[in-house]
Amino acid sequence: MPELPEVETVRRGLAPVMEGARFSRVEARRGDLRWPLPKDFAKRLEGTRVEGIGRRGKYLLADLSSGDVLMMHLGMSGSFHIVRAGEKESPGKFHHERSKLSVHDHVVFHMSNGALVSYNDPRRFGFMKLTPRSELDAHPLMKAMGPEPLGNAFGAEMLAQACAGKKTSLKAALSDQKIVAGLGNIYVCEALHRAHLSPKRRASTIADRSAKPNERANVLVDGIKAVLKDAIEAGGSSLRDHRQTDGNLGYFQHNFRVYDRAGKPCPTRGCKGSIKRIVQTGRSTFYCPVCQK
DNA sequence: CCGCGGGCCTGAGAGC
DNA sequence: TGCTCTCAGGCCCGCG
Repeated sequence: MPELPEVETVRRGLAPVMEGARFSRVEARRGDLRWPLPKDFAKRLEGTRVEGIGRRGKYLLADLSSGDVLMMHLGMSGSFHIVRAGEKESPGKFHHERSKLSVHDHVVFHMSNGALVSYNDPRRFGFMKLTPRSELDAHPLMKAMGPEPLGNAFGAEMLAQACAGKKTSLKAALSDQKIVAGLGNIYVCEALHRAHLSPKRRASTIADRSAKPNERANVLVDGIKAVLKDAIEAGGSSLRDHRQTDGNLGYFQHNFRVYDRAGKPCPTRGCKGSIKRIVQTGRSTFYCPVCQK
């Protein structure tokens, strides 16, 4: 499922029911995620309060009163589901047909405010880990991660710098979490189309200053920020399994300009091209060969 | 160090 | 209906 907009949508769903509440009981029903849940997983959570739920790239980070951070990654198919809202939430809001526990749920959080939150991950590429907050920045999974694309630290200058000397394609570079955090296959394709840049272009050429300084990098940064903002506003994209935590579908998939649209006309104004599918580093890429240079 | 390809998993959908 | 095949939004690891 999830790239930055989907993870952010999940964060926004979980925050109101989990922040300020304690874990009264944690069921580690199935430990078989990408990395097995530690044996003391439930014990380390129970009794602690969730101070806040943040996000870094595609990771959800729950700050706990114990001093630990609960790191959660949804892999390809992980999803959170608010089975029952806490006392402060309006009844009925979560009375969706999916509002029940499944035997396949990996983890179930029982919160002190009455909320019930489940995590389910069919493909098991996701995981949860606990780490002391003081060690978070130095954690191997966080340490090398690039800047948040919607933050001020992400701009044309740094992107050009990060891509300098890269022989790989622009598509592969933008998919690299070390260069910028949170983009995946869909939003890389969409951002490149918005920027009219070819996914096949060598990443290093983004720093080409032959025209205006950082012109390409500027346009690309704008494309990335714009598509992420639009997608977050739409509640993410629901292709297969991503739903919002209340069971509702995101609807950004209706606004895809290129992703999974092979053969369809290019939506760029005045462009007569049609969308093409190619494979780069083993993944599908969708782009318009006419207006993306 | 870099870039690529394989592998990890299950489930949905297409085609026969 | 049922089988087989392909593909999927992520990321780690080993190889050259």
